[in-house]
Amino acid sequence: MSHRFLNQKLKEKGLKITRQRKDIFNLLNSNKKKHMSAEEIQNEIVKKESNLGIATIYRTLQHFVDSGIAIKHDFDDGKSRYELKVDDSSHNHHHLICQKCGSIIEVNLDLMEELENQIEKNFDFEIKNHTVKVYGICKNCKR
Amino acid sequence: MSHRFLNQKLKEKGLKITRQRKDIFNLLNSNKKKHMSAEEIQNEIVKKESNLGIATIYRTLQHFVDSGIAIKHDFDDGKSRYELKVDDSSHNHHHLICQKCGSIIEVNLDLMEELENQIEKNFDFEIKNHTVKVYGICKNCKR
DNA sequence: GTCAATGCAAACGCTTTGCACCTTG
DNA sequence: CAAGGTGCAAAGCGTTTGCATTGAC
Repeated sequence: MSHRFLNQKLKEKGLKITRQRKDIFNLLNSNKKKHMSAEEIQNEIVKKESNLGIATIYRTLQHFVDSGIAIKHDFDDGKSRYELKVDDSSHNHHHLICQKCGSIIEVNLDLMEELENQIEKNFDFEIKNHTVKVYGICKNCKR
Repeated sequence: MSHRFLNQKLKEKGLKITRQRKDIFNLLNSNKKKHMSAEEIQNEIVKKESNLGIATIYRTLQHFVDSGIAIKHDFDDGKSRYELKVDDSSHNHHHLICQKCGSIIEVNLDLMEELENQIEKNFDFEIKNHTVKVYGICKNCKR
């Protein structure tokens, strides 16, 4: 995903393109599988690039979520985690959360069509998005 | 669900049966569809029963979750919400979250078997539980 | 040059913890 | 009566906000 994408999305919303926003975007872009917290983002950027206030990070991430650039996740560890949205479909991947080691495994199956159809039909509910979290014990921890 | 159930679950974990724990259980039991926050629980019990410290509520709810009596939910409004677990199956109901009015609609469909089978097979992951949140616009708000 | 964005520190809100006192079994 | 539970207040911690300064367009 190029920074052309970022520029376009920001312009659509009338937002300015700043060094800080590019840094955050680039970091998320090179850590696609990591679900980074605001604090982790700050640590990485301060280490590798330059200073970056935590308030700016929260404000930027909120903009990214509003603009459909990023997704905010809650994995029950007390802090929000963010990742870039890979495409514009409403079908996000799912996450397996290991209750022993805490690792997050991505699942690219969807298999939610039947459930979504039933929901739209039975509840007259217009689905925009969904999140699926599956808790259990991962391969490694089972041994 | 009777308080016999509560007593049994508490004893299994070596926990004492106190007025506060009974009050919280009874309140959740008579508000099965409400997903109450700690603060709401406190308000209701202080109004109807007697004094109850917020720290006791958090400690009790944690015990309830650990004992399989209750489920902790996060509906992205900044506070955790709790409801009694209806049975011992790992198949909880799903929740529809209206992005306009914030209302929570319960869905008693499951339809996750196919996805769970694929996950257990492809990822060698032992599933204990899952949560599904579907975001969108509810019937009323669509008008 | 104008208006939004940033950084800092303070404020916020939910949740947890320390500790003296109280209650259950 | 011993061990765990409670209530209060303080502390914790992630997140948000106010405000003066800086930077994008």
